[in-house]
Amino acid sequence: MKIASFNINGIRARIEALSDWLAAAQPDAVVLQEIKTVDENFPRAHFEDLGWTVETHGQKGFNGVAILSKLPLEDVMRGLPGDETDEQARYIEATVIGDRAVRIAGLYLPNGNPQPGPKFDYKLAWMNRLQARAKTLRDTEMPVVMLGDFNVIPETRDAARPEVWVDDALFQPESRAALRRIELDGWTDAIRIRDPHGQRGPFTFWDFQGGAWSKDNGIRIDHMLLSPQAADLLCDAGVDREVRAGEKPSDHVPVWVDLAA
DNA sequence: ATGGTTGTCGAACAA
Repeated sequence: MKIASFNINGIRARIEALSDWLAAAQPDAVVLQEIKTVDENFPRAHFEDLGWTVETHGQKGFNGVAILSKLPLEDVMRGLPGDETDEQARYIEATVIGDRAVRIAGLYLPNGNPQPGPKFDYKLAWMNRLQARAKTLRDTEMPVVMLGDFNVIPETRDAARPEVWVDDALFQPESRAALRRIELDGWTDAIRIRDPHGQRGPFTFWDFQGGAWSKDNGIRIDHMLLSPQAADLLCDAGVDREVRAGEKPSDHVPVWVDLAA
């Protein structure tokens, strides 16, 4: 079962780019972030006509997540538990029925800039809620993949120019520690585990500004965390870097895992 | 040089 994540940065501007990548990469299920639309305006029929089951959790103008799947989905859950007052659409879960049932959690973690400030406080509080949800999912002992745009640069080697990120919410010690705490509860970074001693990236985001892509001034912020039972099924994982060079690209590229499931 | 780019939406805001 191939499961992918793609921060699409506006679904309606990216219908062609997403369709092309889906045809080439052939994932079984994909979580999308920053669809930037309400559910009613998601191009649902376009993707259903291509054979995808579509589940959305949208929001006007900003944020918004979705799942596309070629396999049956069960038990779809929208919103991250832990704060009834949180109205931002950043989280969606479902069970994908392949040879095995795999729970997937698609997430768009708050950016948190500028820091310090209320947006950074919201980011850290959201990460605490994510840790609580992650423990609940881990304790089901199902294979679970939590994946998406985490908006956290885990380590110095995950940025081409770490020095320019030192004041950014994505690289604050508090952000990095919060991600590390989640991982230490039993989650495996699917990209890192494939190359534990890699010295650079692989990057998943290059800013639209300043010619970041042409300079390969990237960061690794799109992650896939595997529960122990999912890690046991890991066959392969990767970053589809070449997508960033395509027509009207998102600023992020897809990441994916292949599980024996 | 206090800049640069993109999407949504239709004036700013978020990233």
